[in-house]
Amino acid sequence: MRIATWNVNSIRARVDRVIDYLHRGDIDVLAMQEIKCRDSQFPYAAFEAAGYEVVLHGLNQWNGVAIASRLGLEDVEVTFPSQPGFGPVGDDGQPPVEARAIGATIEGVRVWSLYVPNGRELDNAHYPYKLEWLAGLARDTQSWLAEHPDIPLALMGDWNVAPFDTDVWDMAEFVNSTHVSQPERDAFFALEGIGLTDVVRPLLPEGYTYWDYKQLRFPRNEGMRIDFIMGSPAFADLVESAEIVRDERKGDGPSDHVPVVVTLTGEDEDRPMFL
DNA sequence: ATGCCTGTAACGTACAGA
Repeated sequence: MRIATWNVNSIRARVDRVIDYLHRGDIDVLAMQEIKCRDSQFPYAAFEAAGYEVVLHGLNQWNGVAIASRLGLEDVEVTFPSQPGFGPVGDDGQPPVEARAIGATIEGVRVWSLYVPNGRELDNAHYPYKLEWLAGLARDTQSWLAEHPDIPLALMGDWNVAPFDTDVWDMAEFVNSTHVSQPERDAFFALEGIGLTDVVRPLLPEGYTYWDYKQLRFPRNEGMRIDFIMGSPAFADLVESAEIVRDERKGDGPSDHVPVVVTLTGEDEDRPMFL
């Protein structure tokens, strides 16, 4: 099974490129972020024609997450229980919960597509929101793992955190900026504290996953590594290889992020999955 | 060339992104 995560930066603007990549990349499951549309606006037909079923959570032009699969989708869950909201309180007296998390099970593998809040600036209200969001995710994931220790779990998406200094092209550009602050890194590493690991980094120590559209960032290779696949021990055991598809940043109309892919051991192996 | 930002809502310009 080949599973990928990709911040597509609008699925309506990118559907042809995404479908084309699903074929070329032989992708079975794709977790998308920033689809930037509501359910009624999603290009379901193109995915269906390509053989993929899609589940999504999209409320408006902001954020939005989806999972496409050609191996079925079960137990779909929108938002995680502790996911905090953001913004002016609504009729229920609570800030609205944004479209940033969707989970589903594919052939016994539990997958989440996550779009972690950006944080904006260190003194912006979006920054503590980001930290609370990650803390809630860690809390809920710890509870889930305690109940389902044998089900392979992958939390995949745009984490909007550069865990190491080498994950940005120049730390001098990030003085007093989000994405590299210690509280953000601590919140990210808390996922490792509950047993998850970045299943791509050991296989691919080098490589960015995002380059800003501005200032020739891609031609200069001034990027960031912020898209990760965090796997439980049972998931990590299945990972055979990984790819960061840098070529998807080239050509006409690319997303500013590229796909991150892992190949899991399949039925052709001499041992059955999940043993 | 991988090239000086892009997408959405709404039709001029604001907001968001990292």
